[in-house]
Amino acid sequence: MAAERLSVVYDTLYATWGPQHWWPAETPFEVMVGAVLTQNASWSNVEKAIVRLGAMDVLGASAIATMAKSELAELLRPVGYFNLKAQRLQNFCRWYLSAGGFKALCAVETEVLRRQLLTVNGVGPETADDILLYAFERSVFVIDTYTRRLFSRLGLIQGDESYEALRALFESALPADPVLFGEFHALIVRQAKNVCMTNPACKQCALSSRCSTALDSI
DNA sequence: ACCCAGGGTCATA
DNA sequence: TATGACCATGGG
Repeated sequence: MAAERLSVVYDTLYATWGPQHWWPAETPFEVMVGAVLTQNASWSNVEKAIVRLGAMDVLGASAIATMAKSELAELLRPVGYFNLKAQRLQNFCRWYLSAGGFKALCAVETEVLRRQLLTVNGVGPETADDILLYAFERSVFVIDTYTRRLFSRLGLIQGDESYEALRALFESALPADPVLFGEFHALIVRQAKNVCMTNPACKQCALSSRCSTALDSI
């Protein structure tokens, strides 16, 4: 994919939607919690769960790691998959604490940190990259279903490439800048919320109302 | 009463 | 390595 085309997509999305101020969280640790909880779930439900954790004063790695899994699951109920995510969140928090916490992890080189994140059961490539990009401000490009859908609809990718192949593709076509990558991913999500989800072949929907003219020329 | 949501793991072939 | 089942609440 030509770097120039990618920049045009970015410029168009940015001109349409403006800065998105992602990730919606108060602290890096909240970014990590949200990244695990948002797996195949709507963000509005994730927010509810995070509010519940805060209200019970357990929005911290040690509290989450040591509390009863059943108790955590109850607080996570709004996100769906709450039993599964209680286990995954505890897996993550135990790894996070054993690794020495945020400051220690900030000193770890990006690819090493990525491999370490992926050893946690429940942290896959997208969750790891959300954490790397938005909590640790590393320049990794997040690939999600929206990214695949938008760029395949635009004819810039096939859509069924491996996660790593797409990540390499985007990262090599753009300057390594965590601010740019973070804004780009947020804009892709913002654009996705405006289009038809039910018909993958619908080009008109893919381009959406406000973006259609500009993106259509790509 | 559907459909989908800012995925990931595990069992099976 | 490539599919499919499974996890589960809430909003459109």
